[in-house]
Amino acid sequence: MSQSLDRALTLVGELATGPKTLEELSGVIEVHKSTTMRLLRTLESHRFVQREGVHHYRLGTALFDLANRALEERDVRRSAENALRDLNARTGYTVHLASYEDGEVIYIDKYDSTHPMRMYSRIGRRAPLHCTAVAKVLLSDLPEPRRREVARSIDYVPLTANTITTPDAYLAELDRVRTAGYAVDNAEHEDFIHCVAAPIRGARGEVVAAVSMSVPKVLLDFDGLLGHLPDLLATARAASVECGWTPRD
Amino acid sequence: MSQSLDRALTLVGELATGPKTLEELSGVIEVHKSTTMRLLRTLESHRFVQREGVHHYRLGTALFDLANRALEERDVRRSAENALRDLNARTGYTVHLASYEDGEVIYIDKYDSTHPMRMYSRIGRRAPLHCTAVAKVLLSDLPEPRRREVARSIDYVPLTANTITTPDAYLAELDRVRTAGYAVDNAEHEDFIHCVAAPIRGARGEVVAAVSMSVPKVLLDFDGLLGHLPDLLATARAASVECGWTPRD
DNA sequence: ATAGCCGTTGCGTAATGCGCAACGTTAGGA
DNA sequence: TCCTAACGTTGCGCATTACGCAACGGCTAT
Repeated sequence: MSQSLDRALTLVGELATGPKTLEELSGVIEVHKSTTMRLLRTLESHRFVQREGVHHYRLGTALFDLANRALEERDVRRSAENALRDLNARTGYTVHLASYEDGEVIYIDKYDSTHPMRMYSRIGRRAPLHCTAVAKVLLSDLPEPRRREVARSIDYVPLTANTITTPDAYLAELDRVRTAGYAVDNAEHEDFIHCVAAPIRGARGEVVAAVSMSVPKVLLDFDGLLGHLPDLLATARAASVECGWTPRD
Repeated sequence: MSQSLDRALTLVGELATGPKTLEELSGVIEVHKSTTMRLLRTLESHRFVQREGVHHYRLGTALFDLANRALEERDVRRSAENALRDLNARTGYTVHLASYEDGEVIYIDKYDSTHPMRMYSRIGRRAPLHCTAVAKVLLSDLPEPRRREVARSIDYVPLTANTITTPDAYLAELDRVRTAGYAVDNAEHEDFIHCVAAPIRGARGEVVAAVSMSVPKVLLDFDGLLGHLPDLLATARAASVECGWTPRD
């Protein structure tokens, strides 16, 4: 492992929380400010960070560039785009696209609610595994042993009264999701929001991504949310077709 | 400058063009593969890159996360600052930055004319909707029904001989602005001043602010003002890039 | 005018990251 | 089934590289 690189990447991560001064950053990686400056200079030359005023550094524009190019590489996103936008336009609710990579569930696309009340989320963010509908959908497709393994390794932080808090309950939930063909998050992540999610499948029937709809409870009760299931499933189906999946009757 | 960091960032840039193997990457930075591997390992531990299969590396999910967080951090004012200051320095004319918030057009930044004759304005001031170039730019991006609504609600106080005084004329003007990509105020607000304005766009192409240049007629006739259009558009473009907008084609 | 706070620079040192070469591991063909 | 080749991986010893130090410089505020 490269020490200076490690430090530099830590700096970048730190700058994601907002602009910082040279000395603040030195404190974070615990080195002399001259060392920090050398790292920042190199980062700056690659446009990973840029100066803001005289005393502050912030993230640079190379990141937008890289992130966009990386996102285009993942073609689920492009393939699902139309179906997701339509769903968002029809219902007006927040629509998310997530995928499972390297043991993590990541939001790779998002269509904001047109209602005044929005939920906070962000592309690139990691979704907690035990209390989101998208994670349930994505994990339910893993082979049995791997599922057990993951279920055991989760830190079941209880976020609401409904949060699942044991591996056994979680595994049972995954089984339910697998057979039902969709997952819910009944206010398990945040008290005032519930979600439904469905799998998007690829050419070999494997789950390549999950699409979810998130709705504030004040706008729609749980039954109302489930009422949108046919629409969600149709959306997931359309997106799956775009990903090379062929429906078998 | 840090050598290893420099190499690592070069690797990241290279990976933006698509997944690569260890040896391909070694070729790019011209070092031994063991060296490349150490760098990749560190990048991987920060989720900047991830493995794809056994033989390939690609960009990791941290980049999405960082890029989106960076975008949230950025406010238009800071992002546009450099481009606007440059424009002001080059031309010597008054440059304004305005945004549309809560049904009002507000000046959020200003670079004063270096010429002895200045126009009066102030950051935080509301711009009249029917007779300023910035308002035309900002309103032209609203969805059709909303535009009609706003156009109807305006009080068309005639301030000069050129002031637009009817909703229909105003809506037609917005259409012109929308297709032209810039707006003018040909002495519609004050008899002795005319302006040009252009949109600053965000990551999704939406108009997040407007930049304008205001010039006393005694210093420059209308054709002379339009002669500055390329410069203004380039400024708006540069500011847009800082706001996360990516030029297409 | 002065003090204090940051960022900046040059330098000598040793820790760090480098290349090398030997070792695994996987895949494909005889 | 075994052999070979191609690629990733590991340990090691050397010197390049990045580190901390301390002095300098610019800015601001009092």
